[in-house]
Amino acid sequence: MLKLSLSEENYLKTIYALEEKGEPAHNQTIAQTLRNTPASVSDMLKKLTKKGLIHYEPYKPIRLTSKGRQLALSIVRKHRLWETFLVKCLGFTWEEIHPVAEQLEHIESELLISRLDEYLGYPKYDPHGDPIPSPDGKLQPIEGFPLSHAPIGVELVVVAVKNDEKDFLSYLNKINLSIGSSIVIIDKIPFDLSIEVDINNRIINLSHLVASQIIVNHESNH
Amino acid sequence: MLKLSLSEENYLKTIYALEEKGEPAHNQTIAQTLRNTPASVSDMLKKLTKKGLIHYEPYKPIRLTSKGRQLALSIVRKHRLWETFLVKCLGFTWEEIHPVAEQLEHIESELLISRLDEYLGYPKYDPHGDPIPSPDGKLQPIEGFPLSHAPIGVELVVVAVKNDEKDFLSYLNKINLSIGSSIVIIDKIPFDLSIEVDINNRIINLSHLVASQIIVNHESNH
DNA sequence: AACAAAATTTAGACAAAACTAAATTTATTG
DNA sequence: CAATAAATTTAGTTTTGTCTAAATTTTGTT
Repeated sequence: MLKLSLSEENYLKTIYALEEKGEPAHNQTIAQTLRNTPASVSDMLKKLTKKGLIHYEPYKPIRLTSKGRQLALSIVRKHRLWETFLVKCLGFTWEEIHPVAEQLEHIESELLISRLDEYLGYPKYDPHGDPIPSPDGKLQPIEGFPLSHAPIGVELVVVAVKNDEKDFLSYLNKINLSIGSSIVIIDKIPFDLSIEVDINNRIINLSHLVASQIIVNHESNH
Repeated sequence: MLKLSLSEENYLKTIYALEEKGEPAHNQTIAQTLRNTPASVSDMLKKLTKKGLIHYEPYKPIRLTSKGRQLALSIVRKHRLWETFLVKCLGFTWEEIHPVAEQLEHIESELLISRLDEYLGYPKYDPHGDPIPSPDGKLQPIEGFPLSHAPIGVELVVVAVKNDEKDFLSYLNKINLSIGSSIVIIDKIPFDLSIEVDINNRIINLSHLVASQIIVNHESNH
């Protein structure tokens, strides 16, 4: 299988991540994510096009080819397995895993990843609740909806968080919320769309911004 | 602490490894080990000298400065901890670990390494029996001597192997010899310096070359 | 539809790490 | 102690991935 450079892998991953978020991938968007200049991105897009990894017509959103998506998914798989390892085995917290997983995802060894997967017990979801692609690139989509859209008075379980910024994650830590936590919405404040919730018998107020990034499900569907 | 490029790390590691083996580190030796040309090595040696990591006068052996040695030891520490992880946790065999550990040793995260060390139970030796440097660069030297120099008829234990070539290690696998194996020398053949040994109640003949790379100790010293 | 604003590309440079080929320095040895 | 062999360096390229500044293309607005 095609061997990619570290940079090429990071570009593919970025394009995949934008695609996953539903944001169209443009030169500029990629440049911002990778903290590169648009000129550099332009060069790399040409290269990835020539290698058959993306479809690219200037000013239109960039799309991965199936080959490109396959490679992107294998990087995502490695990233999420390593994140799981860091949390489950080495006791890393949510905020600590990203910079390390970002490095580990580029290690090249089929054997390593299949053994790691086995060692971790073939996890389906990573510590953020994101699905871990299978070796052939299949994803088990998250079943759930944003806490901001959940009904009042129903027992809910946190299944994922849709943001991995450090500040967001340490806030969740602070309020003692993690994957698997039970939540009940006590009240909704129409003025700012914030919600009052019960987490571990503590009542707190969550802004709409926060609530919209927490994905929950009915406990029963578990 | 000084941040090194992947190449710089590999050069330091190579110089350290030669030093450890007692072979003087010359331009050529390094070039061979890293499969680079002497011209490339020459450039890099200049760079490492300027960074204060090596002492270098052309045509004389290259020596690490204490700063250089410290950095080399931290890479060796990472390499050997990862090797231990691959074998103890992921069930890798001797021959499989090298290419992967070679990549993992460059991951940069103090936290990762200290957690990994803890997770593995603070091992003193890696799967080849080589000592794992402590965080401050101390080594617990191997206690033992080459099997080629051991006496006849005494119960011995394999404590290390001084060669990590694939062919050597798979030969050891084949004859069912690993760290911790018991060995008794039955006879020595003066003609070719080979020895007849008992490993797990099987008698086989080991060449001098092989016997000289297997480090053993008296079981009692354990 | 024209034109300003925004997005993208092109052109030209640079740094890192490698290379080849030629020049130079050191070592060896007859 | 020359002269040859071996080791090392220098000079000049190459590749990869980045950059800045300038040019160009597209988009959106009036």
